[in-house]
Amino acid sequence: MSLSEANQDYLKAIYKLRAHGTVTTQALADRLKVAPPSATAMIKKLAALQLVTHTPYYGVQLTQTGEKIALEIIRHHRLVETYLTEVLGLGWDQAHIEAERWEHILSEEVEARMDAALGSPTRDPHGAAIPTLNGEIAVDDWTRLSEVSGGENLIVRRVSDENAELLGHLREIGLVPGAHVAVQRAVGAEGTLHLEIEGQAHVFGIAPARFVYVETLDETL
Amino acid sequence: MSLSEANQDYLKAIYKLRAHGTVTTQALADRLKVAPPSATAMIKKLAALQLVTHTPYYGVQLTQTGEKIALEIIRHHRLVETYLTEVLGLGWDQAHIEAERWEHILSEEVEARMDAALGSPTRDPHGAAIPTLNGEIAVDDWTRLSEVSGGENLIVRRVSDENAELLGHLREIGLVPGAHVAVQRAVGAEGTLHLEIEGQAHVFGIAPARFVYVETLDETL
DNA sequence: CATTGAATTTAGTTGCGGCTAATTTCTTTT
DNA sequence: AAAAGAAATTAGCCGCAACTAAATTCAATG
Ligand SMILES: [Mn+2]
Ligand SMILES: [Mn+2]
Ligand SMILES: [Mn+2]
Ligand SMILES: [Mn+2]
Repeated sequence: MSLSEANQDYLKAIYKLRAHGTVTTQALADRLKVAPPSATAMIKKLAALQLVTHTPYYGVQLTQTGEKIALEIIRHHRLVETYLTEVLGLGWDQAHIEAERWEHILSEEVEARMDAALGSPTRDPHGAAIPTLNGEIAVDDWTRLSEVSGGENLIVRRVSDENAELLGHLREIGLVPGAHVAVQRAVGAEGTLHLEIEGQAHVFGIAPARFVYVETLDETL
Repeated sequence: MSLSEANQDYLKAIYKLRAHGTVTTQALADRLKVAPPSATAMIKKLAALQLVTHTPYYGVQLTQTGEKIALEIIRHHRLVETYLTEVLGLGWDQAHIEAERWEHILSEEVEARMDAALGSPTRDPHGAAIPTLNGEIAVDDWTRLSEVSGGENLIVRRVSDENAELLGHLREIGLVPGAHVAVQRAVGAEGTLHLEIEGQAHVFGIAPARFVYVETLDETL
């Protein structure tokens, strides 16, 4: 009993939306760019397969089995992303688009070979944790760059890969995992952050800063 | 207008069957393991897309466009096969099975990167020609090992990848592209060939020998 | 507590790529 | 030249995953 590509994409989407509480039909439909009735129909199929539990009119939740499968697909995605950037030299955004397809057809054998070739990485190129073969995944408690107040010394840990365009831009200006960032000041009224990225001054908007996760080194600049 | 995986597999199958003359519905159905009416239905769709010409009750032929697409898929397949064996170390049979899926999702970008990483190979691991980006492919005029009479000195050029099990066995006994083979004698009645593969004596059946293509070095052993 | 509006589900349709059963067409045999 | 047989096509169906339009349910508001 192997799952269709659609099945897998739904499970992955539910997993990613799960942080905001129970996953609503609408949130799922929005994320997958399908009409709400399509999401309802798929939810019922997944519930029949015992991969999710569905409380009609309230929302959907992954079962243990469902979560395990979601994590397996995410592992595939992130390993492929890492492989495509590290070994074949693709750009982050390109690698993400490719991985969206490859994640569904990667065999366990090739997964293992890629993992070995990369030295069993624990993070993908943009800092997201790669689940283990057993379906374990690191939980990060990093801060969003949009939440800092000014004066901090930070290190970038992860940038969200939801937006391909943003991803490309972040890489260009060096806002990548490992980069050191000093926050000069946050101008709330203007919605801007005055940053120093690896010594380079930059003015950055609050909106995209929501997608950059940082760790605070110290607050005494 | 991009073609579905099924569309692509049909075009590839028609291309591979084309050598035996016009491609019949049955041959196509057999190869793709579908029922004849399924093949008829798909043939009509491909004809509507001008990728094949269909003469009802007689058979189907690729158009220029159709052949070009078939060759592109075959290029993908053989590049991936080569990449998986050379770079990731998969076995031939495993690589072939994987390539059957990868061929449909390989982007031009990744295709180019793999091609470069491999040094633009012209042959896949089992000796089949890799079509160029422009859709050109080398025409081989090699002999089947089943056609030799005895006494020849041969060099293996290609082994067919139609049968995964056979492919694995051939590799084991060293009947691979580049191997030197001396034919001691062919016993027609028994359907056996007495070979020396790189110095090692082997008795080989005529049936599998049909899938091994050789070049004759000389006939004066 | 009745009303209203948004979210969700149900009902019914579509395209794709399979299938079986029935029919048609071509070829071979008598 | 008719009949038989094999191959191909047509007719009608199914599961999947999408869609729109209509009905239902829940929550918020007056
Ligand atoms: Mn990603
Ligand atoms: Mn995907
Ligand atoms: Mn092959
Ligand atoms: Mn294929």
